Amino acid sequence: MYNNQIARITIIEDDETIREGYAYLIRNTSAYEVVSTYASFDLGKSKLTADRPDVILLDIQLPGTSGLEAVPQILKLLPNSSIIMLTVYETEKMILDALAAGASGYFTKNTSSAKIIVAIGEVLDGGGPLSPDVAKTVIRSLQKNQESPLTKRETQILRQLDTGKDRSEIALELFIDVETVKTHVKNIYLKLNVNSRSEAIAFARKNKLI
Amino acid sequence: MYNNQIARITIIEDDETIREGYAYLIRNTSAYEVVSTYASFDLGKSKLTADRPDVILLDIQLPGTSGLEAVPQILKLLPNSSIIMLTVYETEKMILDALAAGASGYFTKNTSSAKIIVAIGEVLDGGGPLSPDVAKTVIRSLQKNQESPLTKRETQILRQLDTGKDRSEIALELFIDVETVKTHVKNIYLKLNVNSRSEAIAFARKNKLI
DNA sequence: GAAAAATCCCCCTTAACGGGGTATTTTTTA
DNA sequence: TAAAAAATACCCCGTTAAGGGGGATTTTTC
Repeated sequence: MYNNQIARITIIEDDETIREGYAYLIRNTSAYEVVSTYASFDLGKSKLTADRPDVILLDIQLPGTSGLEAVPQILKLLPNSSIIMLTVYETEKMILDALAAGASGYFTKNTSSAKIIVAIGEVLDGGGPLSPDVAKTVIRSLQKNQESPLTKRETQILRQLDTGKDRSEIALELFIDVETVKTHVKNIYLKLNVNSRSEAIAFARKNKLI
Repeated sequence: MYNNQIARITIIEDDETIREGYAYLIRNTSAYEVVSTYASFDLGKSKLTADRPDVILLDIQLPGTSGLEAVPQILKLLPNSSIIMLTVYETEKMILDALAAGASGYFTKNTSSAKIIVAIGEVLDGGGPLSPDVAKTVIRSLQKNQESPLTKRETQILRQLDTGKDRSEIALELFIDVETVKTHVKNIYLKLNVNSRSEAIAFARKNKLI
């Protein structure tokens, strides 16, 4: 794993007990070493480049710059490092935002120590560890509504509307007449109880019809 | 876990060796029992309701109805069951499609037996297990491009364009003048080298600017 | 203090949008 | 196999948003 080198870990977490807990845990693992711990991103910022961590355990709710805001900044400083978010929050938005920002993994703090150690190994191996509950949230965010009121064709057309295409573009794409597209769109509006593209798209996304 | 009941597992996999391998593996785990195994969805379809599996291990590449097409059908028959996809394919599209269709977990076939057993436990506990490589793919699909050519405001406006809103709606949303929106949109088009909303949206999605 | 970003204004033409109504052919399903 | 649902296509209409052109000012940021 990872070139036989001992992997360098940095921990950024404001709660001292938790921070030292993780540090202790990792120090007891021969494959990893803790190169630094910080109580906030702002405190560690200028030293991170010198620390050269391979993996950063990052808390989301930090004083000053939040963990979420820190992610892109860290990646700019250390493009080859991986970030694992560790937090008590597990709202869908928080999780998706963290991953969108560039975090490699996401664990809730109730995750057992052993799993954190495994997770560090997984990111070093190029994987993207997610705790089962987090993964569940991510998966749910991807899942489509099974009970759409729309027909297959209508769903297809709605998807095209969602890409910003106009009627004629959709017609070309689906090998049908522009008028047919128009009829479908009208029926979509009727079924979704809306009367514009933007409303239809907003409704469709909210209800995961597309 | 799961009410102290022995969890009922069904395996749908066309390769007999693999199928029996999993069956053997699970039969050796006291918490689970294999209630049925099928070489294809079409063969098992009519019996699934009687089998009442809690978890279905489902291969993607099946003869006849594919595993992907089978997911929504299975969920219709057994709304309380969970599906774990097991496959050699790990393309982003395949994974996202399977999860979108309603699968609870996704593992590549190189996953160790022990992890499959753990994964079954996780779905029974309401989690969504993903193997690290699959999770990585999912995470990557969520990640945004860190080097967008657009400014913050432009990105914000592009996101609004993506929802199908028109200029005046965006203006209202962002508390700025319609004309300002127009200017931003013009600059976005210039930077992305496009000249319509649909092109801008398509480009932005492809390059994960939004 | 210079550069970049964000704000706002006017003119113009084209064509896309959405609402109205009607009708035929496939496909599905009961 | 008959009825229902889905997919296809056409016409008329008025409104208005889109995109291209050009110019200008004020904030932010570095």
